[in-house]
Amino acid sequence: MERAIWWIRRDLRLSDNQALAEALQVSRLVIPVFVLDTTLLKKSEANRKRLAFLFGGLQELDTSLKKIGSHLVIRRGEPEEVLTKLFEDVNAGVIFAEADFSPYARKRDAKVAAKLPVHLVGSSSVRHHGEVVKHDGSPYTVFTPYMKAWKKHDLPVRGDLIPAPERIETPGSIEGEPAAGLENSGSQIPYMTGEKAGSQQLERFTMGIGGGIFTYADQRNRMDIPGTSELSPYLRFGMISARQAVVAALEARQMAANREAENSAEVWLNELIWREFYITILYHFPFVLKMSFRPEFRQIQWKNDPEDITAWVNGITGYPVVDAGMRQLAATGWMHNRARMITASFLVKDLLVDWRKGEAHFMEQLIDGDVAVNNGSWQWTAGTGTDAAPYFRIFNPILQGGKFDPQGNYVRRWVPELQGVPDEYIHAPWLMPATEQIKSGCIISRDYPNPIVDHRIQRELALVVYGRR
DNA sequence: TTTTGAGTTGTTCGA
DNA sequence: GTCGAACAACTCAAA
Repeated sequence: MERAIWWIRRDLRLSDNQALAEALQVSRLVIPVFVLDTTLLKKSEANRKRLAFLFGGLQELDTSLKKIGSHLVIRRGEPEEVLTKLFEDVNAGVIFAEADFSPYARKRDAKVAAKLPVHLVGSSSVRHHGEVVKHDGSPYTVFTPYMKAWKKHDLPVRGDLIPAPERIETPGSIEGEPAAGLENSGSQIPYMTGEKAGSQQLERFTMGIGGGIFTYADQRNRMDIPGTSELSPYLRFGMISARQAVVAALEARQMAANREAENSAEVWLNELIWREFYITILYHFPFVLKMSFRPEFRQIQWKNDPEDITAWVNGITGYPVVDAGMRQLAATGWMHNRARMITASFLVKDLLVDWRKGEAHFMEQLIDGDVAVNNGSWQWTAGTGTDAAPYFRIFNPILQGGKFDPQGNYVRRWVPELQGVPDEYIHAPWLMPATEQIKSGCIISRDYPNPIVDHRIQRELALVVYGRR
């Protein structure tokens, strides 16, 4: 019987792994391999935290594999070359991998498939791009009809999930880099990595009476409390599968105690579907990585002031909620979703910076940075994306702060110089009278910057630039 | 082919 | 302080 290679890419898990399951079906001997793609490594050099999260995940996967008679083979280089050599080294007959439909992955896989027998199975989403289409077979470009059609297909149940294998036979003495030797880039990340941490987080969020999923509809917007699932890094690397997440959401919806809890589970399910929507959009319209989805917004003259961009990146814009978000990102590699929208809107609409610059910065900083989701989200905020672009989608950072961080706890946590500022001024500290500034120990423009722009003015400017005034 | 209903996440204004 | 309407017009999806 021929040996099978399980080529791991964005599926760092043993449970509900179709590629692994199929490899085990055709062969008694399976070699799990992760290729440190030098092209991708160079690209993500700047993102130390995401690399640390990946490397930690690889180490954990290796540990789990060792418990069931296997181990992870890690090699570095161009995937096509590395796999060709490994294929001969281990005398393999076939390669299985989870399909990845991002533009880079498709090109890479086509190159490998031209030389080697690669079976691409499943995908990183529950429904792939060809599954949810309009009656005429063309792809949806509006979320809501897509979401409704998505739900009309057979919904997965727990019994569909593939259990983790109890044993994997892997020949010893295959050359590779030790997982434990992957340098951690000296980067501290405040998130546990790996499949176990991912499934524990999924359980915490979706199970039991107190599961965050049941209050998600309201709480997810609150930046001062942990009301979101915080599962994005695990979904990004396939430490949990999309199907596991969807099954958990559906089960939670089923056992919800009341209408509100049920609705909350539904809202989270929709978030998972948003992810799949953006993945299919990128598949059908790969040009979105280069330009606006909507042609009418491709000619905007962006200001792109380097000083404004620097202030945004460093969290010193003078708008507390914007600065808090950007500092949380820099410190942890993650940002609350509400803060992502606020900071993104501020960059694009208030500073008139090309959304692609923000998109690139987020990809450089986010542990969960996913090319499809990040692009879709930036285009949404910029109003250049798939949904009808209401010209009025300009977030007011003061109002947003008041609504979703009412006591300013999120701001104070990430912008410590505002620690002593009273609640009523926390989202607009420049309005403090001089005596209040002294009392709070925060002199504006000495301890904390004056706003670099006036939101009211910038809002009007944005409307002009977008051709709405 | 034509028609109809609808479109994640907001803000401002005036009653 | 709260609430509803206006913000403008277009495209998408389905009947």
